[in-house]
Amino acid sequence: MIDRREFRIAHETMAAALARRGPAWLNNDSPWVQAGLLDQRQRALKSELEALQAERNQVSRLIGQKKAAGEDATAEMARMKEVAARVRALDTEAREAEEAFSRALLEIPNPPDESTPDGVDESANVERCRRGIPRPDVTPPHWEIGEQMGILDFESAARLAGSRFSVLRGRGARLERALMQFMLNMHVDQHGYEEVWVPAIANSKTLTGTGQLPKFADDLYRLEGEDAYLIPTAEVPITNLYQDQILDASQLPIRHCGYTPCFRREAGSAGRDTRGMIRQHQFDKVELVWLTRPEQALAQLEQLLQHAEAVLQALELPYRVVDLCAGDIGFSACRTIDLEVWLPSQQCYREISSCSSFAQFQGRRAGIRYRAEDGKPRPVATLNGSGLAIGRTLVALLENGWQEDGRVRLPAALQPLMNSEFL
RNA sequence: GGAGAGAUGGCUGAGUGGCUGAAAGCGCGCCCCUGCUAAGGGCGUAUAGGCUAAAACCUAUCGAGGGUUCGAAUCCCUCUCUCUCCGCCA
Repeated sequence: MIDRREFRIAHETMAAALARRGPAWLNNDSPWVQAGLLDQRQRALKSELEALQAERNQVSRLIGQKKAAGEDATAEMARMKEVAARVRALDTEAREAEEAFSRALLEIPNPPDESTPDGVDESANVERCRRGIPRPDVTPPHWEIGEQMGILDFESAARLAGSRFSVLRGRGARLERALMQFMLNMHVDQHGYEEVWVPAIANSKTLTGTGQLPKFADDLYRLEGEDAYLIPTAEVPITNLYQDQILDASQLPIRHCGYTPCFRREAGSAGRDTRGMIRQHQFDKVELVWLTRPEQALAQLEQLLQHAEAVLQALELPYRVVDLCAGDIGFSACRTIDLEVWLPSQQCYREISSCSSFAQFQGRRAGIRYRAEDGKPRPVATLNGSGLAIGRTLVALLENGWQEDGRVRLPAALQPLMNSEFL
């Protein structure tokens, strides 16, 4: 959520930043323009209401004093009865105006950071660098490799749950588990994160805190009859661990890693990546989350990125680093850097981690604040990134480790956990 | 699922209709005293919004929502959550 005060005071600056996401964000029917109108109305009504309340409070106190002194106060009481009625009516109106304004504010995305490259779609993303050397040949797709080995079973998954689910068997199931273990160990032992284990279900307030609601309800699985959703990413519960808290500045940065399953309806992506386990309704992910001071957020995003890269490096997977442009970053982010892993069957790089700074956008929405040196609470900045998406990592390992003899060679780092040189 | 108890500021915890945004304590900040340490004293210290150059000031907030009243932390209703006991259960 953008800052209300800044919305008024730095209106033009913010509008210019927002426009970099695409001109539609400033249309007449956009939340941006609507919020401007609703703010004026909301403030006018509130001022009127507050003046009336001030009068009521003052006279009510007087009535109390008169009664205590044994004096007659019936005239004041009669007058206040009218005022009370007007207060009630105005209060309803002002409250509705305030709620309308708040709703509009919640639909305005985070203005991109200055450092985010210009551009309206992914074609304008900036490749920063490539690491590792992609194998020169084209391999079979992972689903063929996996089905041949008997470790991937999409037929059973479809019967159990539908399309876009997977069943792992034997060594495949073990690899999924080994990856989870490997990634978490690395972030805890080498990168100093505190591991957390959190619910995979969250309520609407929590999902609003990190920005999935109200705008992206269609992407979420909702539990029938309850205010509860399956989480689309561990970012949601982990960030909200501190919802509505005022942290001490000395606690920052707070850095957590955690594994959760993730659930996405993939409502808008029918027909894309329909085969295999690239795009699933349920997938596993290890997530990295930081809560930090706003002025340090961007520098620390680079550290977080390195922690995610370290996993790819340890797994000997070729990848590239891509700086997303203003039109391609997510709703809540102001800066995003993706890691894309080489998939030799598709001869291209595919996203395997997305590392973002949200500046104070989520901190403000979720009520996560810290007490700054001046003693005033300020929203914390939040960062998060995948470290990594486990299913896609498994895919990359299958394809990059595949050999002509049908076996899949495992990177040295995984061999102890898998108790074998090959899958 | 049934019965009971509870929810107050960063924390503990008073407070059953009128200067209570809230006693007291802890914590924290500044100052004083004490030639170390310990102890002691004074003052300050919630959040959000509005209006301000900044204050002053005004408004709201005692789990959430609604009601009674001139006036609600305090009375009534609904809901949520926590705890205890019972039931069920990995």
